[in-house]
Amino acid sequence: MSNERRDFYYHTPFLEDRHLDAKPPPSIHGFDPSSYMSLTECLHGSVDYNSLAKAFGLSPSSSEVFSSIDENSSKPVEARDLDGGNSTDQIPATPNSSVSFSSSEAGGDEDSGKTKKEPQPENPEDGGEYSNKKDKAKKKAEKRQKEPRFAFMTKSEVDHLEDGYRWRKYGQKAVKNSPYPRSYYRCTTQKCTVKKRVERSFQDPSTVITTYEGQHNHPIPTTLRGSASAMFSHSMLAPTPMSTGPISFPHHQEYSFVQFPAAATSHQNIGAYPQNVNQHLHQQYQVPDYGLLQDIVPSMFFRQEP
DNA sequence: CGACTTTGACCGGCGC
DNA sequence: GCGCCGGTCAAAGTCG
Repeated sequence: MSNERRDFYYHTPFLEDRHLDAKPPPSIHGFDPSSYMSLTECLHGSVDYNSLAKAFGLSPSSSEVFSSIDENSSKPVEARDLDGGNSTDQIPATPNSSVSFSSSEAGGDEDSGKTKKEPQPENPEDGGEYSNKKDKAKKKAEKRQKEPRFAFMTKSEVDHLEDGYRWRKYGQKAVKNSPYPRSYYRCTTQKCTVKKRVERSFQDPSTVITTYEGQHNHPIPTTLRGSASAMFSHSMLAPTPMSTGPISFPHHQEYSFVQFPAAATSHQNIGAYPQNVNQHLHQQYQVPDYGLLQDIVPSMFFRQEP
């Protein structure tokens, strides 16, 4: 039980032929502003995942949420665990009309291959073996630590989407049953242990699966001057020359963005949830014009004309 | 020269 | 025990 793991998988449905004035997808219709919260909160564990699902108009136990996952990625996060093993393979997939969440709180099987070969020949007289064991135990304990995980799918030509944070790639692996590799990134900020994995669905090569793990313990760094929200406002309000902001997007997509509540982007509330999770979510959703929501989200709906 | 990417090797977990 | 696999390390390479 300590390894309880809950993965939310955001499978953002794809716009393809949707338009701003088109009716939102059914799940969006179910969007309940009262359950609106930032993904930051989610990653901080202050929001239960059912609520998160609800916020996206999904029944928390809805198989729809996950059905598309297996359909669209070779091996997405273990979304099936969300509903206590609710089977996912029996549900007809509707990959274009569902939002799939995936988020995990337990690193149990994560970080499997670690405890690297540390040559560390130093201090052999300082209880080398002992400290080694100690080290292992320590790392084992660390391994058990819950790491919030958040994954989503994005339709994009670029694998590594800008999210305001700075990442260093530390690995790349071929994905089994997929021609596309999986890339591993780590937040470059010191003492920040947030990682992210990026892979492309081989079943839908236009889909990028991004998995965030951990929580940022720092503001959005450097290059992004000013507050994150300000940055987003600017870059989103003036999307046209792609170079105007630190965030660049592929040109071929339609976008509609929502700026999450200020709390979500204030420096007092910094989570792993990357700023552009919003973007991802909404660059594929046409978010309806909810009056209530607008109260919460003053500036929303940005669209880049093709 | 520092920051970042690439890439082969390594390690631990897991299934057989 | 063995092999496969996912994840990570770290040296070498690249870039600005």
